[in-house]
Amino acid sequence: MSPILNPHPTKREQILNGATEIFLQQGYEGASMDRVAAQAGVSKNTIYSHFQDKEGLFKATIEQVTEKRFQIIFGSLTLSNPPATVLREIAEKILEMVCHDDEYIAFLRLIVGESGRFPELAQKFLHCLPHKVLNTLTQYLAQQSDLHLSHPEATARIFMGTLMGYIMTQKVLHGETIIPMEQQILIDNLIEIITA
Amino acid sequence: MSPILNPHPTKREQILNGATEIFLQQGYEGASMDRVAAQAGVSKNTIYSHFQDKEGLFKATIEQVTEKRFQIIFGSLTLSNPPATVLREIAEKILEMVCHDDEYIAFLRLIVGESGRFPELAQKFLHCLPHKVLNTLTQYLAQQSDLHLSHPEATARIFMGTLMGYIMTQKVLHGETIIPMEQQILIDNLIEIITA
DNA sequence: GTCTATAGTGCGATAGAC
DNA sequence: GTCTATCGCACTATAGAC
Repeated sequence: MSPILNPHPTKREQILNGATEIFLQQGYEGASMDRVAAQAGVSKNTIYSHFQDKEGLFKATIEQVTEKRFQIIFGSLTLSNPPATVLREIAEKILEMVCHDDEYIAFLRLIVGESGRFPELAQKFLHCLPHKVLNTLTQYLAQQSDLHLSHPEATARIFMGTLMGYIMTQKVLHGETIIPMEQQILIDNLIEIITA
Repeated sequence: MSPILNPHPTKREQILNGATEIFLQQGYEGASMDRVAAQAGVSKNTIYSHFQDKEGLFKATIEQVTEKRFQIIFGSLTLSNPPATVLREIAEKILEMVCHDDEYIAFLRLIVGESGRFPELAQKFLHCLPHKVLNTLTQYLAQQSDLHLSHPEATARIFMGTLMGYIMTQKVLHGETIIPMEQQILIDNLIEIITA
């Protein structure tokens, strides 16, 4: 029976929740189906009745996490304030969302680590998060004629790249003691450089 | 016997070369000692006589790759040119070095993917590459009084972060069709924004 | 060579829906 | 009663660390 038509969505979600936990902790190769079953509180048979194989479960799990968590970021932003305010709000929101969220950090490690084996998942992630953020940001920047940006799209990439680099080095790669940097100072400078 | 005092450096290198290939292709969990032995052209016994276990071999492999490839970047740069020239040279050199080098991309996936399990390796990488680049760049920027930078260190992070973000999205995460961006346009804008 | 772990399967039993 | 989802468990075959 197709998982999509499955009359027991609860079981499927239960499996995906357990799988999320295990995959984020152990990675794809490191996770065993027995552990997933135990974590989800279901039998292995049940897993295989909902998903074709380990790869299918992994893809479904990552897709679900990607969609669930990362589609709404700009919901509560007020894009009618002056650029410096809006940009600061966005930067702080993104860093806030990511930096204190170990599960998100683990998710980044997994997506990057498995991007060789599962390119489609990496692309799905890009589409659900960076692509949307970049689009919104580019549009907003293009409207701010005061800034005299010669290429709003490139500016948006600089903005996002700076945040992404910060998250990668400080959090994902454990760089806080090796290359320390105050978040506020970075954001201040980033905005100053863009709006100058 | 300590690997450092090992009287067979050639065998050791041979093993590390094979291990590099396999680990970069398959990841830590995905790589088997059999495959490493086959790739290196040695017996499994030989591996275990040079390295304590799989973890030890992995750490030695990654440390070697990190040190070998990433200590010299600024060797041939002329830091006495105007900032716009120097910065362009650095950006192009870094992107050149990384973007056409599948092994480097695979290395990034591995370092990030295993940074949860092996934090020390991630930190070693940070220390060997980003830390050194940031230091050199910060020093250089601090000397350019014409730029009136309020915080050269933060500016260096913006510079590096932009490049890192570009590499991550375009190459590592296969984003070239999803969020396309011309390398030259990004670099032009980055330099314009910093030197404006 | 040895021992353990793992992906995936087969089957009988159970419990609930109708 | 029948049907279906699930469980629990034994089982195979394979692979991998050492």
